[in-house]
Amino acid sequence: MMEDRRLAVLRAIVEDYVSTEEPVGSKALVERHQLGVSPATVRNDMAALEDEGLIHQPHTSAGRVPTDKGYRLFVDKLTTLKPMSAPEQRAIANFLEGSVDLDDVVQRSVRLLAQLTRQVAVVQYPTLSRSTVRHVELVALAPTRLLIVLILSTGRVEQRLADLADELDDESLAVLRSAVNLAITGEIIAEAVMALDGVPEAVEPTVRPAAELVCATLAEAMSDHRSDERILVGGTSNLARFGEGFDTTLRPLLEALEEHVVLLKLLGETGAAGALTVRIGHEGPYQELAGTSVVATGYGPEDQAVASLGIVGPTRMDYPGTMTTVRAVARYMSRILDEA
Amino acid sequence: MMEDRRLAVLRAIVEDYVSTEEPVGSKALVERHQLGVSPATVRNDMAALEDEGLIHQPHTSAGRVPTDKGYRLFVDKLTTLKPMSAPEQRAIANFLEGSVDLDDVVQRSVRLLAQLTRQVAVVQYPTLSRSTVRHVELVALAPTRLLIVLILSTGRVEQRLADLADELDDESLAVLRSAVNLAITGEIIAEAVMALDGVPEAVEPTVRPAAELVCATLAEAMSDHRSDERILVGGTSNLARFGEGFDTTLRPLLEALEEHVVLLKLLGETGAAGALTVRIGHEGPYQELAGTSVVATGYGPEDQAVASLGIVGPTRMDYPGTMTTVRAVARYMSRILDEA
DNA sequence: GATTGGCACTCGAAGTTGATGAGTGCCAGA
DNA sequence: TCTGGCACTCATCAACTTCGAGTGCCAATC
Repeated sequence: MMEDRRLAVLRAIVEDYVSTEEPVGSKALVERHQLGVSPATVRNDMAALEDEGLIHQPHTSAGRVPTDKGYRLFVDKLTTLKPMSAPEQRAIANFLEGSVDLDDVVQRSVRLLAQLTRQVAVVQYPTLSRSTVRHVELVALAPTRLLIVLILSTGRVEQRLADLADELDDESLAVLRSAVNLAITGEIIAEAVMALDGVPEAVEPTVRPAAELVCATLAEAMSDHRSDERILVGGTSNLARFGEGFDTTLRPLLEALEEHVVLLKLLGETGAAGALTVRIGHEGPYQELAGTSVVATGYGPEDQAVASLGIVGPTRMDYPGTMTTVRAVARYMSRILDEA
Repeated sequence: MMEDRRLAVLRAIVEDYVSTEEPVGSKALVERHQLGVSPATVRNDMAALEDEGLIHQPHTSAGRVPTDKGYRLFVDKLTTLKPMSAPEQRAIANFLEGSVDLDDVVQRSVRLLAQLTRQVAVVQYPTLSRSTVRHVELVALAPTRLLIVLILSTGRVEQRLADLADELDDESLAVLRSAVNLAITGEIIAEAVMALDGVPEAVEPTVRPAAELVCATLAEAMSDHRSDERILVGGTSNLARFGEGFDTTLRPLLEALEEHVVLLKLLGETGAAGALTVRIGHEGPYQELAGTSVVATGYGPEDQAVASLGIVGPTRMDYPGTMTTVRAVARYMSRILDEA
């Protein structure tokens, strides 16, 4: 009973602080919410909440502000995700529907996410490692120069150049092409890499050197982690709403946003598709990101979570709304990838 | 004679203001530069410069600050571009040398440009319209589903899906493939689009519907202006050095950086490769970019300027240094593209 | 035992004042 | 044409004050 009210007070503090951006005092609280008790009572509750480390006062005679721990409790216990309204859902669907290729889907998603949440949006390209090989194409650009094109199920295309030691006639090229495709088309990346090993031995000795080069190049392309690191960031201008605290907050954040590696780590903590991950304030190893939270989730065809997307924003953010939006966009993206 | 000294004063004001970020007064000026005259004389010169609208004082009893017009004069008349030092040149060469594909080149260039100039760097991907077709590949993903891959001389790869009305056997596919490649391989985009018109008529009637679809898709991909709009932005964290003036300066700038269209317009004003374009302050139509300057130039294989790159920074910037760097990076990028 | 009203207290925010000094414009003399 | 001198302006900064929101605690009340 009394405990319930305390949580109600915490919730009220979080909500008020998020919307007003100012420390909230006991008086303002009872005025804005129907708590049915007097300011003095609320003060007692606040004192208790402060003892538990859930809220904090910046200085002696100011209102209270939620701590990271307070937000955590709020997110874990006090947040219910309402489904989005039908018009909103339709807006998302419409916006993503028109996409033509993978780049386009990712670009649109970032914009959408940034606009809806008014935060910085981050979308990771579908990871290589969990997709399958759709096709490999070999093109002779010159007698000893080969263009290798690797097409993946996610719509991603990787290309590599290879310089052969000897000339390769068209027929041998066709043989090699079909050998490679036979071996790995349809395979998941991890298995395709292994399947490539057998290819050189399966072709005639004359083609073998070329086959070895092609397979090595392909294997390298498939295990190349750089390609796993592709990420798109958008809505940076929403950072302007961060208020002041420029050098202390914004600069490291901008740097982190450019350091895609850090972003990937953040997104990487995501679990299965459908599960929302929320990192609040200094939770996690990145002290330069204190003061910011990350809301992320996985997405992918058939909910396989081949990649992640999410937003980065100030700790003081509208968690329920943001979480709902992130989840919704991830779902629609997964659906789009399903169709492709 | 007197005119010469005035220009020397202007140059000194620009240089001092750029390095100190503070309005510069007559006394400080004679101390830091060997002008050989007294502060009083400098004051007279300053008054004259102010009458000409080249400098400006924020408030009575403060030092002077160059106006946009002042910077313009400085850049046009008082700037000499020194070649870069050998170690710097080598650093650039080394950094760009290791690139493997087009994406990589562009990414490295942005980083390099941002680091060297400590400004926000912008690099446009090589434009479709001035590159040539290297190869077209057709892949049957399913009996009626065709993946069309368009490979351009700049290393760019465009892909499209096409759903056929009827099944297409392998042989017809091969015929179509070679017909298309015969028609447009090696052609410049603009001509390739036209050359495609004749292809459907050149093949057997049975293949014609498929040919029409493929050609239409290719033509669309080649004239798709969205692909011309690809741009990479980097070094946003350098914005932190903008000092204050947050909401008035930074927000619109961040927005502009996301509005790639605006950036493209800015870069688009670039002339031939090798010619540096400098837009200062409110020059040009973008009033939201008052307070910022753009230094850009074209680049491309054989100095054909297939695209542009440059930096965006505060009006108060080190123009000579920045211009030198931008030009150097553009040259090295052109060279890399030449080799590929 | 929980709740409430009252009251003294704290302390940041905002405004006021005055000293400081960098910088100016102008003028008379070299 | 340049220079030194002088009176004047005005932003900046520090010290000081006022103001008020908000607190903690306590005795009274339900």
